[in-house]
Amino acid sequence: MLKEERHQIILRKVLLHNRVLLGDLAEHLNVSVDTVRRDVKELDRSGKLKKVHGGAVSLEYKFFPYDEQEFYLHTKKKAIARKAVKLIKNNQVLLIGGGTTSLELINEISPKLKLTVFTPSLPVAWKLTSLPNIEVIFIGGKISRDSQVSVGGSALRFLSDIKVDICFLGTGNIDASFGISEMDWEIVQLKKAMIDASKKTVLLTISEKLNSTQSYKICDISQLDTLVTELKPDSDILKDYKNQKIDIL
Amino acid sequence: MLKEERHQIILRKVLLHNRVLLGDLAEHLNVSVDTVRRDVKELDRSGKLKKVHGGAVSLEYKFFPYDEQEFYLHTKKKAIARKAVKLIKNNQVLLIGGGTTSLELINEISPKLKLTVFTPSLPVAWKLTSLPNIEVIFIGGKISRDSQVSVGGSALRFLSDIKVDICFLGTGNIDASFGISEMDWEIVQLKKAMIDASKKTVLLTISEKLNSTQSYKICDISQLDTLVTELKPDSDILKDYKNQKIDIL
DNA sequence: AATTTTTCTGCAGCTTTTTGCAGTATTTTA
DNA sequence: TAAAATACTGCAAAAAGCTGCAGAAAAATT
Repeated sequence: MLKEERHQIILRKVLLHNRVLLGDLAEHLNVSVDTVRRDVKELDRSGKLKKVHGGAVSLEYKFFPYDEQEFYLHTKKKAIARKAVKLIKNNQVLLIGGGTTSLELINEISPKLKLTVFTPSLPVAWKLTSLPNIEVIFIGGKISRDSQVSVGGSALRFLSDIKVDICFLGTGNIDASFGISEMDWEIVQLKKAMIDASKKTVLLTISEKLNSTQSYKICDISQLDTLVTELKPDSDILKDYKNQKIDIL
Repeated sequence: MLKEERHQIILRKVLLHNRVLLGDLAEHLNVSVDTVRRDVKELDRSGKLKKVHGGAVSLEYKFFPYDEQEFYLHTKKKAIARKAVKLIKNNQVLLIGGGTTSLELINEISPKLKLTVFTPSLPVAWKLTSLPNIEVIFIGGKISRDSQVSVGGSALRFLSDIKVDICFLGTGNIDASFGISEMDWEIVQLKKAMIDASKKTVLLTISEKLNSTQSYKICDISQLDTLVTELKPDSDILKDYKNQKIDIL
């Protein structure tokens, strides 16, 4: 295998999956980790990707078009994802919603974990296919253009037939007394169904969305099991939620 | 063997496979590795290819997000897409399969067209969401990792409930007598169901796949309505298909 | 047709690049 | 802070590249 060839394959993988591990590459290319390390180093020097400890990441961190401010919020979402991923155990069945925070969560999932994941989100499903040990099941339906998520009766019916271990819900608006809410009616229906379809529900939300409400209510705080934000669990901002029977990470 | 002759052969091989090894070339051309090395050096100097340690790579060897290696087929696929898109009329309901040719088809769809499109393919669905007047309905199910397409019972059941105007099937293998076939059993089941779910079926295929067969049969030529290749309809290569009751574009 | 000139080809010896490994240092994670 | 994972360094073997040369092949000339 030519070095040039390896470089192309590495670049493609990085662009496609945003993140690659040297070990995985070495296995896939049938060369030693050292060789891959050297390859990645070269590609880094020529500015084609960014080398990080243990692997490499894409420079343009977005295959799917997301809004500008995503960049700004990126570190917060990463922090949330780091905490949330620890809730996932081997061989579990998950349900993952849409949103950039969910995508970040997938970035944090170890390639070694064996999981079954249901999702109605196109970007999430896409990203999951890069992980080798995950069975991805897409919940079909009418695709909502702005959120890239399946909505509508078909998706709801599908959800009514499953019961997964954990559901991770991406950012909505949350208020200590009103509960969680959204502005899109269809998405609200979907999230309701997702919560019903899981034994445990984990809400991933950046602190900006705390103490805010939207037109349509999804559920009460009491129906959630865990709340993950980028803040420390003992932060003042979270005090209204601590009295309620919900785990805060 | 003349030097000029070798150069042509080398160039063709590079274009076809994107990369070549000097050793392979030497063996194939029955000359020493040194000679081939000198040939490649010349071709490199005149800018026809890129010489690398151990061989040479095509200049257009670039990243293409969905397909593994066949970037050079891009123009052919575009030609197919141009012809196929003319079959689509306003307000129709379509079913589009996976594959790069299908993606190319979507590129050709006018933003003005108002359509409803069913698809089991993640990349296709994603690309469709960028078109403003198209309602996208994703056929959910277990996502097959290599093809990024929903397969399995859930997808088949979904398909059994619909009847669309036209189904566009991406490249499979096609043979005038054996019909169309695939190597992945799950994909075969899916394509069968897709054909059953549509009033008309259009097969998009590059000429390379003509007169080739795979393990599992999908259907006879007679079950298809239209065959679109990059060739002219009166091409000799298509003569075996002309007797059959199928439109050739 | 014979001869001279030029180009091409394969070979041998030598240089450079690539690659995997072992040992050591550094970073990450719990 | 200790254990585990990852990174770096130098080294040696293998592979590939380069150079000069002599004979072969092709082209040009007489």
